[in-house]
Amino acid sequence: MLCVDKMVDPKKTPKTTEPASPREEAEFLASYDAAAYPHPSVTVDVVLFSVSGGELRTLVIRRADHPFKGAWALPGGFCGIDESLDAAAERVLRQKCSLSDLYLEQLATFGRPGRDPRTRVISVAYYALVDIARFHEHERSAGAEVGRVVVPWQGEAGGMAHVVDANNEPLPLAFDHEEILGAAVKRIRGKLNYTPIGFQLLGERFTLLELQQVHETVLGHALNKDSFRRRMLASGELRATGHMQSGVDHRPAELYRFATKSAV
Amino acid sequence: MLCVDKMVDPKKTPKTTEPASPREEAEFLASYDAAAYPHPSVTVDVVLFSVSGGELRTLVIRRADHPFKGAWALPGGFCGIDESLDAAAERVLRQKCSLSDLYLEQLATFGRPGRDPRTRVISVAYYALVDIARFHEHERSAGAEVGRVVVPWQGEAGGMAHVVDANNEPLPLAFDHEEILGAAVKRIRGKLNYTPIGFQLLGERFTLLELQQVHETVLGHALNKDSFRRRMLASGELRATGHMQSGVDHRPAELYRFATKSAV
DNA sequence: AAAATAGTGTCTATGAGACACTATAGT
DNA sequence: ACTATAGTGTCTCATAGACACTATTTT
Repeated sequence: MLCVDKMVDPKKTPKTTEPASPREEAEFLASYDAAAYPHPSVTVDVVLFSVSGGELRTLVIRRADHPFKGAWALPGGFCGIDESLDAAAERVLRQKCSLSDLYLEQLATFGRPGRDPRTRVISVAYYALVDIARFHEHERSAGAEVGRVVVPWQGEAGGMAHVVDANNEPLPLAFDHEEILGAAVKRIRGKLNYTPIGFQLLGERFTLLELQQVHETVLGHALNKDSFRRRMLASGELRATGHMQSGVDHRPAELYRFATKSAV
Repeated sequence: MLCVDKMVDPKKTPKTTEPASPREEAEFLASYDAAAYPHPSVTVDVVLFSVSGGELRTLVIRRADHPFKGAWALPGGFCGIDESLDAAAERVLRQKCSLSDLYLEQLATFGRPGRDPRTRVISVAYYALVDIARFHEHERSAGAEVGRVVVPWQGEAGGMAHVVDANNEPLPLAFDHEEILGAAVKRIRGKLNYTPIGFQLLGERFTLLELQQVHETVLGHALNKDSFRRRMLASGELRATGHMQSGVDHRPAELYRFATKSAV
């Protein structure tokens, strides 16, 4: 951002810098005092989505400490002072979920004062997509659990989303993480309609029906089979592999792959 | 230069939702050390859009100091330690643009290390829309100029956007503000296709042609008159006022208003 | 043969673009 | 009367939904 010496802080009286004589840049930089104002903490939180069994799933981690001890939280961590936001999100996925090279995109930033009762924490939220095979491939950090996402609203209306375990018992989320989760669901529902992010939730090869079921799970409603097939094939994002499904007790479908995944 | 954030411990003992023994919680809070890591600065920057004369316009402020002295910057400022991000963006609009009650929405957060040469600064970018009448209504902060936005890409391809003055002379932007501006243009182009944000750029009453011209300016290409009219009337977002244009040298058009602007 | 899903062809409804035509203000 | 834009009606084309029908595998 901008001119530090011009800023108006609502809380503190800014230390006045002497603007009298024009300085050289080096002198200005040396005089710059970043400690003049209290800075918030900046964290990244990642909503890691996958789809399996016709359900949207996400990973949450049980909090071992206060605040919200015993509640569940999105994987997250502080952004290092020399670390980019994207790099911090990738590091969180690596350290807490043992996953890398995922589809990862910034979602929004949540900074309501009081969202963390300890101190001012501004969280830059990301969402990531992973196919279910890789989702179960690695060990997680301690206390991690894959829950089912419950979305109490239709379409892209927006609102909070909740997480339940395999027995449909609620996994209450800490901080404003149910709000972040809801925003992430809203985002991927919107993106699904005009970008090919559905492929990220499937393995290298998949049938059109599997792709349709992923879309239906994310969107929360059924889709027309015929038009879905036509729309996908017309999108140019799919390549037929020439291979067929096997081991199914019905006519096997052709396997497709995402056009850019191996179009190097 | 490193940020030496001397922010000390959390203010008060929070009452969390989790029942816990006082002793346990006190121990935790004592061990929590917010000063253990250097914190970045957090700012908000606002892309203020308006449309006039068939051009997309934005407000930039000339930098009086290093770094990027003499370059132009988006209006911005630090987020106060007890101030929400939205409130900080509203304050920036009030202080630097003398405007309030605008359509304002968070865009994205930009945090590449080195984007500010002084210290680590993470900027939460917003965009705001204002009709051209209000845009010219008030005094600005010193050095503010309304420039024309030049978008060197089509549709929602994305990329940087530039600003030029009335003589088409470039107004080079400081920091990564051309990237932020480009992201803001991409966002409003996308939103225009499925939400009625175009109304925010017009006054209380407007003709369908004026609305179409706003859309064409934002999108950067011409629209079909017939289908635009049908689409807008079918959207349910418009209400006919019963009043007509006057003082034009052709058949006057009916004036419409945004359905929710006074439907309270 | 039966069951189950894959995949194709075709009809219809809807919405956008194109274009023609009429209407109404100012000059 | 002339001009410029407002506003309506209609034709065409592209796309989505619906539905019928055939194809191919396992049991």
